[in-house]
Amino acid sequence: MGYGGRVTEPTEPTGRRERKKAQTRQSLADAALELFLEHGYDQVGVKDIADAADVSVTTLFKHFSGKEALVFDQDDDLEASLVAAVRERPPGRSIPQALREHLLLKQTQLSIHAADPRFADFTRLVEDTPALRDYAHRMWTRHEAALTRAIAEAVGAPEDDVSCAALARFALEARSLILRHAEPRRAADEAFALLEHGWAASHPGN
Amino acid sequence: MGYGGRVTEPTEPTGRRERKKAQTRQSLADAALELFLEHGYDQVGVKDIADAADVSVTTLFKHFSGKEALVFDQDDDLEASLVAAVRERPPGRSIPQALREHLLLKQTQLSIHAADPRFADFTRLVEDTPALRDYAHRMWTRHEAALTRAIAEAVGAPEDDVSCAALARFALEARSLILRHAEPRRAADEAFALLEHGWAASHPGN
DNA sequence: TAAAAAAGCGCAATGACTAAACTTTTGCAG
DNA sequence: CTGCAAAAGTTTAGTCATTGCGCTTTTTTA
Repeated sequence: MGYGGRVTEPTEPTGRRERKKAQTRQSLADAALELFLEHGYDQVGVKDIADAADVSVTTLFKHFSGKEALVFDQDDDLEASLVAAVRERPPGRSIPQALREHLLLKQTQLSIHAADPRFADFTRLVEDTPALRDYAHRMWTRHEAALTRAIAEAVGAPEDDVSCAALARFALEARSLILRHAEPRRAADEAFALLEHGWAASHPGN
Repeated sequence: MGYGGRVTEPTEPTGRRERKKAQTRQSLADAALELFLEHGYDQVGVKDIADAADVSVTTLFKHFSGKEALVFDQDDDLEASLVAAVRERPPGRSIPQALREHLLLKQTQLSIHAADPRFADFTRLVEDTPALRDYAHRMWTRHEAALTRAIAEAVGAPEDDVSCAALARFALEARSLILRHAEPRRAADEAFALLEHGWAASHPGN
């Protein structure tokens, strides 16, 4: 997220203070993205961004934890939705299937804006910049432990069961595999077919 | 690998010049490891290491690409051995099986020195330091593309086949999953069982 | 309306890393 | 052996992200 198009409407800030704060934050994110797209991530200094947003560098770091974070709106309930996808999956749907659906859904949410020409540029920026690619990847894999627990709970396995951990890890890794492919849906089907069959062998009925 | 104990004997340098160069490199690596183990990675600056090895900071960076690299001897033929594990697997052994063996072998090579008390410290240092953990992880996953090609070639699939890419990615990711487990062999069996069955479903006989 | 709380600011510092220009070693051709 | 070029090392000065500190300005709230 962070290419300008909103997917989820946040609750509007209440006071003037919070409004201004959000505005400053937005100015920074906007300035950053514009500069990154025009000159490339590495050619733009944090000073340039602060100047463009007309704030000090110190202020920039009060709003964002680092240079890479300027590009991504933080998705706080990503973990919750991931866990929910497993826990509240419809009866008869396997866990890998549920995870595949969830990934594609997130993917589709983004693809809504596929028409927006800036979306392609944004994606390319992230995928072509190691620092940003790694950061995005970490945002996902950060939730591996939570997903592992959710899966283990769902099948009644011990919390540290290796096959549950493996499924969680692999499913999360599948994201970037899918992302770089021209036909995401087909890529997701193939990657998750592997997990689907492997999982079914040891956990029939889940 | 960098904790002092040698696993593979490199070809000895020929001239005095190369010997001295290698010596400087070794002094740096030794100093770094010792300081890191004693004070922690983040509490030690590159300046401290350079001083301890009695060279300048610039020299340090002529020998190592970055602070993290000081801890790892570069394993250049890691990629070749990975590809070979797939290509030259004994008949009747599936690709996931071959990869599991190869991972365990590498693991075992290291565990030879399990008696060395410094080995445990070394491992803990790497696993407890985000920068080092990520670096080690990247050293593995760097070879994903090569492994994908090797697998695709082995089964006669197109070079960019998604299921081959998925197997490659997952197998490489399995390493860190296994590494953090108390019983590596069992963890490897469980993680690769998933891949084994999933792979067999779409590529019978490989 | 008087603080308390929060947003910003400038400045100085740290720590990893690089570029440039210079000195010392080392290897080797004559 | 001599002398010269390449390689290793040094110093110095710089960039860039990121943090801490102390100060000013706003906004909130008691």
